[in-house]
Amino acid sequence: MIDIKKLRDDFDNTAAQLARRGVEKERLEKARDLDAKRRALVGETETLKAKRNAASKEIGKVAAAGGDIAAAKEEMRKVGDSIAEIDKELATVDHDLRETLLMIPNIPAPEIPTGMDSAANVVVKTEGTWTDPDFKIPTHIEIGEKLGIFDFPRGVKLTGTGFPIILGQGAKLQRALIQYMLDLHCQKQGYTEMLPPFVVNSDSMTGTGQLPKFAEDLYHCQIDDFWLIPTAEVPVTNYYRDDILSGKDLPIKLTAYTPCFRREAGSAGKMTRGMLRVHQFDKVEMVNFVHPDTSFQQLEILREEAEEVLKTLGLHYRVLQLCSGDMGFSAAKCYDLELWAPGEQQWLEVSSCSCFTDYQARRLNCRFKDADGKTKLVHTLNGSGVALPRLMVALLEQHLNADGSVTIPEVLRPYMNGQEKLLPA
RNA sequence: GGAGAGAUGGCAGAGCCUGGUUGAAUGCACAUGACUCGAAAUCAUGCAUACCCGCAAGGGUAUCGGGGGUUCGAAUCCCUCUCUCUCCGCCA
Repeated sequence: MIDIKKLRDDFDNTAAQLARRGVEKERLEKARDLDAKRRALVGETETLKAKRNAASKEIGKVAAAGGDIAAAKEEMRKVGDSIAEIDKELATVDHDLRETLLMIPNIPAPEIPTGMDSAANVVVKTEGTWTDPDFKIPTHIEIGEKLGIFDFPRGVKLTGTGFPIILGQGAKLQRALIQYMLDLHCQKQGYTEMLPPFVVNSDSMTGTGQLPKFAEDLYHCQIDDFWLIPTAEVPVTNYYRDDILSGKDLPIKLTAYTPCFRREAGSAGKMTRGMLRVHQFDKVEMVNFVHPDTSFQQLEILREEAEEVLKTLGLHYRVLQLCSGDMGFSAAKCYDLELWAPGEQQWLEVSSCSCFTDYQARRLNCRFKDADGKTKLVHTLNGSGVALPRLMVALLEQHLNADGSVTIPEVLRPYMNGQEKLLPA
């Protein structure tokens, strides 16, 4: 949620920045006007309440002294009725204002390129080079078939489409990747590992913004009103919901491995084959709670931390800076990391590193005590570090050998009992 | 799942029966000052959050788990929901 004061005190400038994301001015004006109306009503009702409080005190005294209080009571009853009326209107305005504010995305950082879709994204850098080998690289589906590590049909039997089964040395490789990434983040990058619940309540989903807008994309357990997490961001970020952190503890860096569950209703299309887009997948996530002064600096660090994973696995990747219109709703600035998949002949997004400034923290009500003793909103960041299925795809395709085997990156071998290659079955 | 008890400020813990001067005793913790070479101890003072008005000083409103009700007035009475604890049942 953006700061209403930005609309109150700096409307034109804020509107101009948000226009870059396609936010119509009318919506902002609506929020601004509702805010003005709200404050007017608050003034009215509070004045009346002050009057009633004073009178009630007086009535108490008069009654104790045995005086006549009938007239005063009657008058205050009328005041009470007025208060009730105003409060009712106020509740409506409050609700409308909140709804309107929740529909307004974060203000993009000034350096973000302007654009409405991915066409305006900017390639910041490309790491490594790629030269096709002298044999044809099939898709990960075929590679996986030869290695005997994927079973899509039986995934359909067990659950449905989009729930692949990973087997044998492939399952082991995935486990190795998870462990390697967690160890990298915790041992070299200062993260604390967390193993959170994979199922959360509605408050948590609302705290990170999945609800109410994206309920359709989530799996819901109706009996308990619990939700399956679409990303570890949800439990990890909500860990500090409604909390006041100590300023000297910042930055707080948490990382978690979790499965992620995404219904993504109506997402059928080009990415649906194989592992590229699935309803359940594994991911290692990084979440930072930082001092507002350092958030954009921390974003660069976070991006490097995610890159480190790809780099040490010897993978060819590129970094995109997302344009104003292609960023997630809550982000002020965002980088995507994309791996080259030579079999698919496309770049695959495996990580998204975002700085949310205070946008998410406001909704989350996550604050900290600054050095001056004041309570302020923290800034939050998160980044995938990284998502597993597409990482597997790129790894299989980039490290494929002519004989159908796949070379296991050296950093993973300690987690694979020294195994150097995935071998065809 | 069944039965019972409970939810009060950073923590502990009064108040609730008998509604008003209780934003809430007391203790601890914390901050500042005094004493001290320094510390401990002791003493003094301060110490919730959010919102609204105001340049400020300051004023106002709300908050005693959430929501609703009764009343001129609710931490206190009524209804309801949630959660926690204890015992029983089930269980990896």
